[in-house]
This record gives sequence, structure tokens and C-alpha cells, in this order.
Amino acid sequence: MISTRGRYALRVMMDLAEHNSGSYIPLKDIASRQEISKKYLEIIVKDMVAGGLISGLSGKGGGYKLCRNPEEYSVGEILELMEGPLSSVACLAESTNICPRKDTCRTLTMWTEFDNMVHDFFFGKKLTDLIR
Amino acid sequence: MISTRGRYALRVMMDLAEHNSGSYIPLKDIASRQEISKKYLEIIVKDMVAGGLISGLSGKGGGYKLCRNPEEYSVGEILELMEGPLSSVACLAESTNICPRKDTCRTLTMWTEFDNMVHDFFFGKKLTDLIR
DNA sequence: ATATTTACCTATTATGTCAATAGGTAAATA
DNA sequence: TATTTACCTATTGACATAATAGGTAAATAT
Repeated sequence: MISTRGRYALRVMMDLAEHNSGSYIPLKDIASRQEISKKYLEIIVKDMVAGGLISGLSGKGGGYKLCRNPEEYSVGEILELMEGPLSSVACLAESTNICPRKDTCRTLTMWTEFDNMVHDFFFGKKLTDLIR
Repeated sequence: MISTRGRYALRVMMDLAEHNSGSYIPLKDIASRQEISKKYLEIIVKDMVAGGLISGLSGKGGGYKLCRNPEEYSVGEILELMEGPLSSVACLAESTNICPRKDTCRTLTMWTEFDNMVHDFFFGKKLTDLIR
């Protein structure tokens, strides 16, 4: 299930896309518009900067802004950055995580098929599709 | 992400389907074939009985067996019983959980569309599709 | 220069879930 | 009556979630 990390990140991205004037938007403004604790958003937004989704600038006139055009962001990349791999099962989440049952597993095909479907769905959806 | 509860339940169901002679199969046998802790399986299997997936009989000659033909079980109902609602977000998991933002939420359509896709996928897959 | 604004950093906390383990009771059969 | 089996209650360690708290560094306006 998608947690607040992913959901709030999407809302921050939508907020930034709607106020995409080129200047930086203070987190204070985003937090008050979205009615989310600013302190908690700080943690989330920090990861979004580290992940290359947005850029931050300190000081007066500072804040956050998008790094690219809104249509160039997929929902999938935002969710995956915040939530980790969008995998249905642990053994498909990381290549290092090798299951001893993988050669005989009767469900692996199903999980793989499912994960591909999920991937296509979320990476096909763009940030602009949400704003409409 | 699907936990051991759902994954182990699927394996128990597949095991029962493959040894579906009409008689009861002791959990001891299932646990040793599947190489899963019998003690842990007890918890899982108890919920499967309570949920009407399988029936249990105590005493000698007892154990567990399917209530229906294998092709009459969908993967979705097994997973949903063990994992709870297969919802992507909390506000779609239970009808009692009403979000104050539901009338203005820009992502609700996406989550609904996604959940429908997931539902169709897992309820379309039958237990017999896994055994093949 | 200095005050102000803002991002950024580290730490802590309460609550809950996951994946088990442990030991016992009740039921059914040989 | 002994044995086998399901079924029941309780506990545990590890981890994740959703925050809160207080401080530091950077950039700008005056």
C-alpha cells in the first residue's frame, strides 16, 4: 500500500507544477496549501532533492522548484523514489535478493507478469495527467 | 508488497490442490513438503479455515482439505483474505475510511483505476493456473 | 554588517505490523 | 485409553511508519 511518503510527494509535485513560474516556492507555502505538517514534509522533500526530482535553494527567495517540465515526470518514478521498488514480492524487489526456490517456484511467473503491469501503469502516467 | 501470509497461503492451497484425494492432509506433511515452520503455518491455516477457503478436522486421520474444486478458487480471494483489501491507498481500503479530501483529490481517479486493474488481474487468475 | 528567511541536518518517539516461537487444550480416531 | 491432530492464547525481536523537536548552514534584503 502506498504510504504518506509517496502520496505527499505526489502532492508536492502537483503543487510545484501548478506554481511553476521558474522561481523557488518555500516549503511553508506548500505545507499550508496542502495542509501537511511542514516538519514532516521536510524529510520527504529532502529525499526528492537527493533523488533529482526537484531542486532546493536556501535563504530568502529560496524554496523548491521542479527540475524539468511537468510532462517529463512519470508518477512511477516519483512513487518508486519514495516507496522503493514497486514490487509485489521481496524476491523481485532487488536483484541481490535471490530466492532458493526461484527455479521451482510456481508463482514467480504471476508476480513478474503483475509487476510488469504495475510498472507500465505508473510509468505511463505523467504528472500532467494528474493535474488535468 | 505481498507478505509471507499471502505467499504461504498460496503454497498451502497449491499443496492441497495437488494432494486433493478427498481425505484430510495433516499440516505436518504440508509444512515439511513446503519447508515452512509448522507453528507459523498454524496461524495462517487457522485464518484460511475461518475464511472458508479450507476445512480442518482434528484427531487421527485429520488435517486440512479444500472446500471446493481447485478451479473455483481465485488467487485474488486467497490473497485478499490473508493480506486484507488489495488497495493501493488507505482511503480505498474500507468504505468507513472516508477521506476529507475525497471531493478535491486529484489522484483518486488514478488509484481507483489502478485498484480495478489489480482486482481484475488477481481475481482472473485461478488456483489451477498456478499449478498448470 | 546584520537580521531574516529559508533549506538542511541529526536525533527521538509512539504506534503498529511482520514473522515467528512457545506451550497448552480440545477433538477425533485406532 | 493412547495417539494424533487441529486449535487456542500469549509473547518476542526486528523493523517500518508518521511524525515531532531542536539545531545549523546558506542566501538574500536592509
